[in-house]
Amino acid sequence: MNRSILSKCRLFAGIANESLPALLDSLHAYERRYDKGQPVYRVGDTAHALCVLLSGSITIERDDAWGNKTILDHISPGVVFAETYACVPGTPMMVSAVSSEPSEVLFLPVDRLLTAALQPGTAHAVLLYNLLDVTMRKNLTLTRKIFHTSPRSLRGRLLSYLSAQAVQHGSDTFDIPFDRQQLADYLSADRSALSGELSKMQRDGLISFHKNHFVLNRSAKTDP
Amino acid sequence: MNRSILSKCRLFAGIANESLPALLDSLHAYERRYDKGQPVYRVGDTAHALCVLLSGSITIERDDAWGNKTILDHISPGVVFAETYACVPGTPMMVSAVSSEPSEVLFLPVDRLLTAALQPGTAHAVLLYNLLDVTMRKNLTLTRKIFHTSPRSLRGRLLSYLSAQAVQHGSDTFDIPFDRQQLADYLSADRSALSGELSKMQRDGLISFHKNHFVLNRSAKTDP
DNA sequence: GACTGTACGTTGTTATAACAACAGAACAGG
DNA sequence: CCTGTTCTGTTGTTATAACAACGTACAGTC
Repeated sequence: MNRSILSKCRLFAGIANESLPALLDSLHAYERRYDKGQPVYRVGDTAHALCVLLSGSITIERDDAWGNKTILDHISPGVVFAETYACVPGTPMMVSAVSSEPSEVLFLPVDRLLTAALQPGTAHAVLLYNLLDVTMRKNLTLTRKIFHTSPRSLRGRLLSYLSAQAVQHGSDTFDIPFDRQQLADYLSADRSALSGELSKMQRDGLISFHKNHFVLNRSAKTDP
Repeated sequence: MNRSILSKCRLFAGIANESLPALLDSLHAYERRYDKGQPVYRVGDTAHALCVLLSGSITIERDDAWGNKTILDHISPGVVFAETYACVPGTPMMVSAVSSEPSEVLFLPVDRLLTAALQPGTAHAVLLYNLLDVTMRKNLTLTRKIFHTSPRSLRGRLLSYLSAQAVQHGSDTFDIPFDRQQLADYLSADRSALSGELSKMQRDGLISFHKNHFVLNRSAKTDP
């Protein structure tokens, strides 16, 4: 499989490419492939390994008893996920990780990682340090998601989300990683209502879009 | 000041009480007092130290330009906060930490902590390990907060929050740490609407409450 | 080219939350 | 005791999102 993405992964920052295979070996890392729609983890599972997405795309989500889905996060290649549950042992997962296209996932069992980590100068120690970094950044991602869902109006949520996307892409023109249904789930909204609000915002001149491609008009007044 | 709470703080788990003062000293830890309503950190600040609440009570919150407040978390004594911003240097804070009653806060500058941490067998190393633990649990707290705000109905949000409180207290009778306005801010809702919905739930026999004291009736049917 | 499934937008109706304004209770300070 | 303040619940109105149902566009398959 293609592990080239790992050199760009924060988790392995500061670790020489040459020493990676041996490190992964010592941690008993392994890989798996997933088809579209197949879950990597399910609600209620206990995770024994943290995961790095090698290729494809994954959503972190939860379905409640009434068929409502909430998407918490979107995982793209090189991003770590399930680290919280793997490192707080015994905590049943509150979310599922579902492949939204064919994906390859690298599993890093945490038992060896955590026991071996506190030896200085070793790659394991660097790894623990990086894990802390990744976890804190994940924390920021969750905080951002909270902000996107906290405005009471649908338009407010969309503006919050789209503005953040623009910042992230460094441009007012960008593609989003969600389709309409996923975006609605991410923002805790109804798909058709969201679709309608997007159209209204386009009529109001705030944005223009086609499918996943969006353009923001910062000049326009944001309050309806 | 009263540092006795520190022995029960996860951040200092595994560190002998006797060695605490020397450790705090080596980290250049310091303390401050805050009055009710006074901010410990403000949106936009860059944090240089992570914080442990010694006494009092703090809310993690954000106010938007239209006067809406969102509460992300409630900090009680012994709990660590601002760790994400302190450890991801240069990240401006997206939230404020505001004292909701007179409080005492212990500051731990992170520069020494992070550089000194990777020496094995030292208290610093244990501290880093504990910090990872705390951060991941914070992560779970944020995830829980997302779940409490993701139901589309106000009743759904309240049931989600109150159920979690019952689990946390291990009883269907408990006090919550928020007043009405704070609870509304936590759940991204309007105070009076929330007040009304609580009354309706009481009429429906789902719950009974007085001020901050709540009793859940699990026998009752939850769908209105 | 017809058939199927999926994704997206539109419309009209209904349910629900936001909003605004007010009233009573509890409490603190003078 | 009185007064101002804070917290809470109530009511009525309005705005808004959910919901359901439908039409279209597009891609893949046979």
